[in-house]
Amino acid sequence: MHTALSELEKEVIDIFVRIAGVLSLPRSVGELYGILFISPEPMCIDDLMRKLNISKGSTSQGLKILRSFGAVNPVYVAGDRRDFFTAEAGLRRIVAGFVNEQIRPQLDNRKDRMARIEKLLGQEEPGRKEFIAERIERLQGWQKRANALLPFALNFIKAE
Amino acid sequence: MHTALSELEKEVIDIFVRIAGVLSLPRSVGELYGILFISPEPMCIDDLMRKLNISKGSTSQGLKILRSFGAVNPVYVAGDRRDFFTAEAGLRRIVAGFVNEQIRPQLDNRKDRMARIEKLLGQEEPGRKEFIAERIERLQGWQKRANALLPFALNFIKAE
DNA sequence: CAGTTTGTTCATTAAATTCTGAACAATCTG
DNA sequence: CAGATTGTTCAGAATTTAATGAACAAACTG
Repeated sequence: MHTALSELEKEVIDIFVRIAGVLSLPRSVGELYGILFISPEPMCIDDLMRKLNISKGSTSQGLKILRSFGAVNPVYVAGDRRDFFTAEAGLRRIVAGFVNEQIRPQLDNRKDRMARIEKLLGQEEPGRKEFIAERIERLQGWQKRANALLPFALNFIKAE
Repeated sequence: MHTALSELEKEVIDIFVRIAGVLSLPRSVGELYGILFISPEPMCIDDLMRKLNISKGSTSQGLKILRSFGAVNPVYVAGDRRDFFTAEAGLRRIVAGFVNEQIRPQLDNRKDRMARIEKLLGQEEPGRKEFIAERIERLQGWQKRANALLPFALNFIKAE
């Protein structure tokens, strides 16, 4: 079957496909969220594959990703055994979920890395050491500022 | 030749390779900026290819990208005909350049797209129209907020 | 100006990413 | 419980993206 997408649906999906690109998420994840976002009714895997013309694997995998940061909500549909979903439309919630799942894990890494770099700096030969120390300090400054920006940006998205 | 990278150099480059990934820039761009960032001396294409063990094409192309948003500064080296570069270490300047080159151009697109979507909304059948209108309004709200955040974030990076 | 040196471009190759679909496991149904 | 339905997983295919290196153009050199 091929319940073709309307022009409007295509436009909206296109927006979310681009956003997915920026966030380094697969195209199909953008498509899935996009179609759910403008669909008044909850949709199940079957609906989604047919509507978007993507495979069952992509659909299942894509929904898994969307669920992982709360971009999609499971919905009970009476008399149907299948799982239905709607798009979570609260930006705050999605962003929080995304940050916690995809961003936060990497921040720990960075601290370790920085510690290791500082240690290596000690072994550097005198000539270069001075310059390199300055650069590493600078890098730490950037990191600190980025870390400070994050909660602020989150707070910025306070409205629903 | 293979003037192997030191442990410290590898660690620092690794940081910038990750950053490149987040920004959807090629790995080699991160490598190039990373080695320049940690090198006291300006470097030319030849130095860079040897040090990073990447091709001349990648090096030239990568420097072109870095120059395009001012992440790299050309430096005159007496008695050498080749082009030398150092890393621009002012975060403010790099971010401003990046935003202007890679972000701003896309913002115009979005406006057009939104206009088109609003137009398509008019043709929607009464039942769905109400819901979809709400969603599109929401989308516009997000967009507006993102646009407001941008200059604020830029200002946040005011120190050198 | 003939011969180098240097940087860029771009068609091809290589690598990384995403999608597919069949096999499977889990759950329901009569 | 036999059969059907539903969702997940993952090896392989398809697609996308980045790297390579040879051909080229531009600028220098003697």
